[in-house]
Amino acid sequence: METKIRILLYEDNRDLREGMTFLLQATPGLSLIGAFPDTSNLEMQIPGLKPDVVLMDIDMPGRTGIEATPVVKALRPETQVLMLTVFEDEDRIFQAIRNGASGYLLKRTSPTEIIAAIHDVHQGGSPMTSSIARRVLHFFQQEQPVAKSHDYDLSPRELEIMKSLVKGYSYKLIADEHFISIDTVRSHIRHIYEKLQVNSKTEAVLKALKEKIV
Amino acid sequence: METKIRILLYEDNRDLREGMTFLLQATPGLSLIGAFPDTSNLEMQIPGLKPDVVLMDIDMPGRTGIEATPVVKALRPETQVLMLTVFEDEDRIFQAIRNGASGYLLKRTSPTEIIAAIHDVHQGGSPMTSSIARRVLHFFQQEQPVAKSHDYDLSPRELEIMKSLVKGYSYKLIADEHFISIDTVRSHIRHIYEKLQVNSKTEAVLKALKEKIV
DNA sequence: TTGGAAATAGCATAAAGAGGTGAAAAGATA
DNA sequence: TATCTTTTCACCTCTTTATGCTATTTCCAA
Repeated sequence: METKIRILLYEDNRDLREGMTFLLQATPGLSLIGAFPDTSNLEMQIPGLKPDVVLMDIDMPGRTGIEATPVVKALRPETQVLMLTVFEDEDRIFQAIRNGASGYLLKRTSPTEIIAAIHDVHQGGSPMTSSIARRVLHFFQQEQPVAKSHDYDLSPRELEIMKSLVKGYSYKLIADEHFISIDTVRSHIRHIYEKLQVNSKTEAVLKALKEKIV
Repeated sequence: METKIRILLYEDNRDLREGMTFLLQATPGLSLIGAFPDTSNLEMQIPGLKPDVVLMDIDMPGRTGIEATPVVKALRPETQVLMLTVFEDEDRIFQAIRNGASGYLLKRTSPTEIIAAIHDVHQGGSPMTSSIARRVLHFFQQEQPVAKSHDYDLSPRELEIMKSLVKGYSYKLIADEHFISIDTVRSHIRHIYEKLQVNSKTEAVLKALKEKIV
């Protein structure tokens, strides 16, 4: 172990903050360089204290942990942000992740695991409470079923026309693009509408995009 | 602990398979009900053996673990599939996840952690080696930058109308939805077209979707 | 207080789109 | 061979959109 991991803690609940402070100070290899109840002085503290890892609560007065996270990453990209919170709704999880959090622990995580997680993020891992990980995976698994629902049996030509519609083309443009008469375009589009069960260009385009039949 | 967790192992490397077999048989609370070097008899084994958790190697002769995973989930959705592999390239990770894997461990994971992970998936978690988790998070963090180009200075009301357009509504429907006259709808849409530099509903909707100004 | 944007509305006209009907040619299939 | 599908085209009608011009009210800022 060369140098200690420099840790900053943001947590508004006093008991929790003090408990964590005690835990972190008692652990060899870690160095708690600050513990604050809110993120109002983030802009001073991050460049000044140069933390390796920030433990971030979500629900704090003033700026929430979710809002503070991108600020931390902007001020000091090499700092790893580890969310430590009670929330496990997908909205907040994904917001935190998108905003640059590198890990997401629920507060019910044991002290031993929290310490392990700190080492973990610091070494480039992304510790996550496994119920959080499950939600993240679910997100990926939900992607596909929407696609490939069915392709509505569009004929090859109809698919071509559909692609042009999705480019935002008018009937006239589509006719020119495919060297066919505008009446033929009308005809194809009519059939497309029947198959997709819609009755306007916009609806057809939206359905095509949503169900990825283009 | 009421009943033991029923485990099936697919792993082509004989040493590894036997090592895992030994480990799993020696662990109370777990019951290894089968260990196979390939997935050729998956269709018999899964319904017959009714595993709670399948430990799945990726690189196997015949059907790979990635190809086998959706088959397992189709045969018995309640079975949890835990990938156990040496690969950490994003392609394979995401393929496995999309195919229904509930966890992803690297083979260098310690026996203790593997045992913990098995209990974890069985209880609805998604254990992941934290370097794998990092890659998954990266995926989300890369999403955004495309968005928020500019919002074209649409007024609040225009944004409302825009949203209705993106729902595929006609002028008449939009008018009804917002309790305004159809001429007002026309007027708003005219302004929207000017600001977005388009001249049809479809183009406006496409631009709104692509640039995420809805 | 004057100017400007925002939201509302109306009228008019031309272009584009939607839907009905019909039909011919080519190719696939039963 | 007969039938079906696909692709092509035409004509007609009605509706919806696109666009030009004007105008009133409200509210905010210079």
